[in-house]
Amino acid sequence: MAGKSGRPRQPVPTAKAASGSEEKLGDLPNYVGYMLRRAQLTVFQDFIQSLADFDLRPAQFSVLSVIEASPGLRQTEVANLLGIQRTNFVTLFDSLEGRGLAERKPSKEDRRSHSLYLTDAGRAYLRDVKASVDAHETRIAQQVGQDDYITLKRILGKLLVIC
Amino acid sequence: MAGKSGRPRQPVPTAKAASGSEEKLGDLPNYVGYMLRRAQLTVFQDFIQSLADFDLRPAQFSVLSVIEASPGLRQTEVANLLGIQRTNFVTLFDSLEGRGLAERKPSKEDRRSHSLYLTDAGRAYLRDVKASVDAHETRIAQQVGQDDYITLKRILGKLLVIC
DNA sequence: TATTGTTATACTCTATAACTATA
DNA sequence: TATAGTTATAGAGTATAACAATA
Repeated sequence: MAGKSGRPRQPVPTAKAASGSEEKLGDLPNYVGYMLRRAQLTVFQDFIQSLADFDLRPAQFSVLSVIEASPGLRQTEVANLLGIQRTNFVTLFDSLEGRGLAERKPSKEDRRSHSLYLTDAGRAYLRDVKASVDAHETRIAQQVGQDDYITLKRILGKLLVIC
Repeated sequence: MAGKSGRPRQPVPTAKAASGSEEKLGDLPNYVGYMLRRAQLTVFQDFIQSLADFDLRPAQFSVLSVIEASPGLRQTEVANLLGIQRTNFVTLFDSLEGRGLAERKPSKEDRRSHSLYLTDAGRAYLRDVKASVDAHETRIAQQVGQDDYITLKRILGKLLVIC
């Protein structure tokens, strides 16, 4: 598993990119963390390009998706679901509310908290966005192949349980 | 692939975390980008905790690993290999050089460029670091199982080819 | 002219402390 | 006393422009 001893290893040419630069990286590509980071950056880059017309960042998309699926959740609840600190969530949601895509409504039960909803405009906007996101997703599925696409998501799900 | 219509779905309990929060996320967990991001954050968190005694960030570790495997590379070459802009690489490497772990040496062939090397202290330091990193890596392999650990790295390698 | 390393700078993301209004 | 939302702020990470030295 990524090598044990301190002696110099001959980097085994794994089934990886043939960009011609792997030999210089040493055993870095054998670490899951490194590969996860590089893969995530690549996928996010494609995601952002796919949504260039919409000017929507991945985090913003995730917020819209959650409050579409679960309207009425409190602000901190949405933040926690997405692993965003509630303090940083404020300006993030401000940007969506400022664009008229989502809105805060006072909660009836607890007057401290805000319930979050999509606006009608936000719902229509998200419908268009999702068409592009699904195209992006299809591109990735084709990149790795349908079987590995399913397998990848299954294994990634196992990794979240750590935290 | 990730749901098509706008109607509320009953999120199928996939083979994922049973944190009791999945139903509220909608179809977000069906997007590879979202899962990659969450998994990467989880793994990096464990990585950083594993290296708390060493005070070494993932990016710093990757730099040390590369110049251990390929001593003498020029600064911009290392930056490019890791997907770091050469302008941001300067301070990153300054921190390692300031700690006496690595050093710049003038290149004989091109007097504009610096060749990068580990110091003796850096080599010893990296040996200790790698023991902790390998323990971290083993923890992840056990988390997902040995077969899926291999499979995961294979599929992630396919994703890098996009860029 | 082009490239290497560098500085300055700005913008995003993330993390912590403290405040307010409610509970 | 504790919690939800908020503000202020500081630190990373990342991006672009411009410069000196060298090719």
